[in-house]
Amino acid sequence: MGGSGIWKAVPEPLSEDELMERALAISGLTLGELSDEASAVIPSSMKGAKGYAGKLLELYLGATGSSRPVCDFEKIHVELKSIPIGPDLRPLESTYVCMAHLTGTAGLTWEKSSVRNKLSRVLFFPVEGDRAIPLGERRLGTPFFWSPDAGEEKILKADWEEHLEKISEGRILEITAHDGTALQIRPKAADSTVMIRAVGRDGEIVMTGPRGFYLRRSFTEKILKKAFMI
DNA sequence: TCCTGATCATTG
DNA sequence: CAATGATCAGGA
Repeated sequence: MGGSGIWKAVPEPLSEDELMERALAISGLTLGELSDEASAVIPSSMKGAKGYAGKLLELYLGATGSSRPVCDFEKIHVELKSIPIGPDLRPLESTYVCMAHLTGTAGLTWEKSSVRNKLSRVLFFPVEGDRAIPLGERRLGTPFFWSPDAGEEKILKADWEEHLEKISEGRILEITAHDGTALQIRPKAADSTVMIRAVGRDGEIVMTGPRGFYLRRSFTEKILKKAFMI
């Protein structure tokens, strides 16, 4: 990331209005221009710079969550998600939500889940993600707040409950990215050698790769369409 | 073309 | 190590 460190002083926003004001102020800038404001060095490409746009936005907007499993803006309970979009304004990638616990899931409900907690209030920040555009030339789109409406929450809850049932019954190895209408479970690790504990078919502990919850591209595409009425 | 499974960088 | 920020790349 580089940089002079001046952004370390950016205070956490205390209201959604304050956060939106800051976000709108940088809408339309390129990642390079935003980077310049902190004397940061923009990577020459996204290669080896996955997550760069997200981290840059976190810094500029005063996010506090860091790498802890909490919302980016704790005081106002808002999660920040940068979302790469193509020329047609469609998302180019799925959206990571959080890790999936593979043990100790008994008694966990949707209402108390990390997925619902994180998705209850999101500031989506579209960013040009076309790989043909150099990272520093990609423009920030128009940010918008989102909370799942009744229909969206129903779908998310159903997906989550289906996944959790399999996990708690020791059927984690049966879950693939094909499962889930809007919310899927996929590997989330540095590489496929990383192993964590999970519950096996007979309740025993088995080792498998870490998994994360992701929002399907088709789901976030609908969110974007609604937000921009397109 | 699209999606799934794999992977990259960083931090507490 | 486990969580964050995600995107990459090959096969369906």
